[in-house]
Amino acid sequence: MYILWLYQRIKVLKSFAVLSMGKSTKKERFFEESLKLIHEKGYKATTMRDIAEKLNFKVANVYNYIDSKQALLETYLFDISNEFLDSIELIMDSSYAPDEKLRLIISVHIQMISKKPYELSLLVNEWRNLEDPKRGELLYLKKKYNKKVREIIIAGMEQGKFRVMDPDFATLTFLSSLRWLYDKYTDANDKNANTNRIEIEKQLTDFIFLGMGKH
Amino acid sequence: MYILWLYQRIKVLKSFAVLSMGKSTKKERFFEESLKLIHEKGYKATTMRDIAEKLNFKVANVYNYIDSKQALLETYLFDISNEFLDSIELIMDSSYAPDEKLRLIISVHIQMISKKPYELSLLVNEWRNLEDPKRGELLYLKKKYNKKVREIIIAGMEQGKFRVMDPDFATLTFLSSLRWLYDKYTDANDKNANTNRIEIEKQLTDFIFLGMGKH
DNA sequence: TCGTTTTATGAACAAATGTTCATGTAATTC
DNA sequence: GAATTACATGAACATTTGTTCATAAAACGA
Repeated sequence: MYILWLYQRIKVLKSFAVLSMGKSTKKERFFEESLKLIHEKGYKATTMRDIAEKLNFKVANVYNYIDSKQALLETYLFDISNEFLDSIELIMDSSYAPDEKLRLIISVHIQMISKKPYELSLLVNEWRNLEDPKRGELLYLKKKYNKKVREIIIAGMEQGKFRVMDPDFATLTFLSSLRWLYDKYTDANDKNANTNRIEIEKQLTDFIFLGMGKH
Repeated sequence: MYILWLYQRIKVLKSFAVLSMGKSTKKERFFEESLKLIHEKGYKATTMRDIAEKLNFKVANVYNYIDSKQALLETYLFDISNEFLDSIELIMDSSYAPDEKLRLIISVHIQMISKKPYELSLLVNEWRNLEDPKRGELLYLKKKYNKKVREIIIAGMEQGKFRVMDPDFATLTFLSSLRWLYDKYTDANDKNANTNRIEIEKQLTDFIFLGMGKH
């Protein structure tokens, strides 16, 4: 089935992501632990010394793994952003109907959130700590992504698949309704954090397509 | 009409909020400008010197307006949190049906967002910068609020007003779908920022109750 | 085993930051 | 006009923070 092929392609793309390419375990651990720390305390509140301490070495050694604190943030943010863009481009270029495309987007979001919840959290919460010009570049990518979602929604309305509504409004509400999930996945206390991904996808899709009302 | 009375009450409550009680214009300007700065740059990234500069005086003078940076953040966060709690308690104690209560909650959110967009932004983005024990207190208030929304949703499902769905899931998706609006209101570049509040309310309500699908 | 790369450290730095304090000036109140 | 309150400043402080550098073990490939 075509849909399976698409999933396949998306997974392939993911394996090429920058962060997962490192061979060395030490480097991997460095990026993982730094990521969690920044997620927990926030970018500004996380010091290079915090990171060093968590990894049981001294500050100076941090600079053997990354050029600067700013570069660290950039790595996480652009890595995840590009993944999103890659997958939405695949979806856009498919021959699926708009409603099916939206379903795929939901699906990709949930896959992403369950696999890279911390990166996603940074993307939502810490982008403003990027300094220009990187900040501008990231905002451009975000806009690009939103625009594609918007196109799908407009096409869906034109083809009678969606209710007619303000396109900008629909786009932003749609994306916003997806945004809380990373909380669930990054919350160590939430015992439901590992709820069946398929079930989560169904609940979300129903909410977005059917709404809460009974009809 | 009862609904109008409720709106009235909610407005009265709002006028008692801490921040709007100051008489002095200088103090008001101090809190307004500090708020905008913190919204723009983030709490950690905003220095006391930044605030002073924006208000055309020197750092030391900042401490004639507020005891500490931390106290400044507390003021904004608890002010808006309590407003939300006050209004949801009014709604809970009314005799409205669950679906009507949800509509009221949406309405209150939009009112709040249009009047205090910056405070709301802080509530979403900067609560983690509160130090304990205040941080714990705020999280408690948040939980309390979520729990009430959850109760309304459960009641709605029991009374056949809502589709049957996972209550936690519905609560969080519902709240999340409301959360993007403050972006719109705090974005000076968005020319639609002043879109008719009634229209926004309708679009949002439709999205939440009807979903995007056509049926 | 030699040479290279990886991983680590201590010391030092310049800049930034929250806060205090003693003191001064302007505005209000009575 | 005296007294009180509101608003403002310069100077200084102790910490914190990102970053550099010279150097040393450790691990590794040949």
